[in-house]
Amino acid sequence: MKQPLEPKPELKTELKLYDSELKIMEYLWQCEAASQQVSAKDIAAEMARTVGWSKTTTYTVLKKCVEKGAVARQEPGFVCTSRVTMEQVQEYETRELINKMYHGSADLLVASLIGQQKLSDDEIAR
Amino acid sequence: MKQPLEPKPELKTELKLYDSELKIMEYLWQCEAASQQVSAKDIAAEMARTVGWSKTTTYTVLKKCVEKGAVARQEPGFVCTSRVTMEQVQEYETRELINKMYHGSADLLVASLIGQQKLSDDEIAR
DNA sequence: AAAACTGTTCTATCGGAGTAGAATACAAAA
DNA sequence: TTTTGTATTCTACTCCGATAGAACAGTTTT
Repeated sequence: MKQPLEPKPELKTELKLYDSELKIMEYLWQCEAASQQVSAKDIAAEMARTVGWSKTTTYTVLKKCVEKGAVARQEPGFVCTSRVTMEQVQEYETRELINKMYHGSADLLVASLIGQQKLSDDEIAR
Repeated sequence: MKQPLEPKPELKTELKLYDSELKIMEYLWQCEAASQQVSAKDIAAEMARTVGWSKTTTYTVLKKCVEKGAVARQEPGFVCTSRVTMEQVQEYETRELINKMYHGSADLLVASLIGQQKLSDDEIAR
């Protein structure tokens, strides 16, 4: 059965976030972790402070995030809520790296990390 | 301004390779692993076959690789030799991912991989 | 030597990410 | 209700990676 009316855009698992979008998401996740509500205005202020963006830049990028389904916009006040978790994006990016640089093998990535001695003894121990 | 003359470009450890450049490097590494000598012409032929590039595209990208110091050009015949190893590039890209997505902590990356069950039991065992 | 072919370089187009100024809508103050 | 100020959108510009056509050079063939 097909639904006549369009529900909220379902969030894609394959969600490519650009660097600029990621900056916004990072702040958003951070606020959510602290249970703080965030509006577009707040984000614009933060981005102006931390990365020197003009407020219109923030709004432009934020709009893309909403269109992509990475952020939900709630009225009134343009309150923002993330629709993807940091973990999801981390996993996506990691998968991309593995595909691009390690022929799809996570094992090879880990082998490289070990070779690089990038892991703490603690982590290796596990 | 820069020095009047620049000796052979020293190879940078922080070497950003674009996707197009990576395609060439990948083939180059593959040939080198099989101890095969490769010329620009060979690469152009391979890129035409596998990714449909026009030969001029290959030459343009290859030129960038040489300028960046990722590839050494030997005459006669425009014979190509890699000046960065696949491992170096893998490590660079991995470091970038860790910085961008895991706040610089390789441990967090591994934790994510484990959470994702992307590792074979074999690999986890080590 | 001229013609024909192929390897190589020069120059240019296109699309997309990043960025922001101008314009507009909307709320608050007068 | 007009004015003023701020939140939001519209439109546009710039830079750069990706791609390749046209021009050029070097060799081989006639």
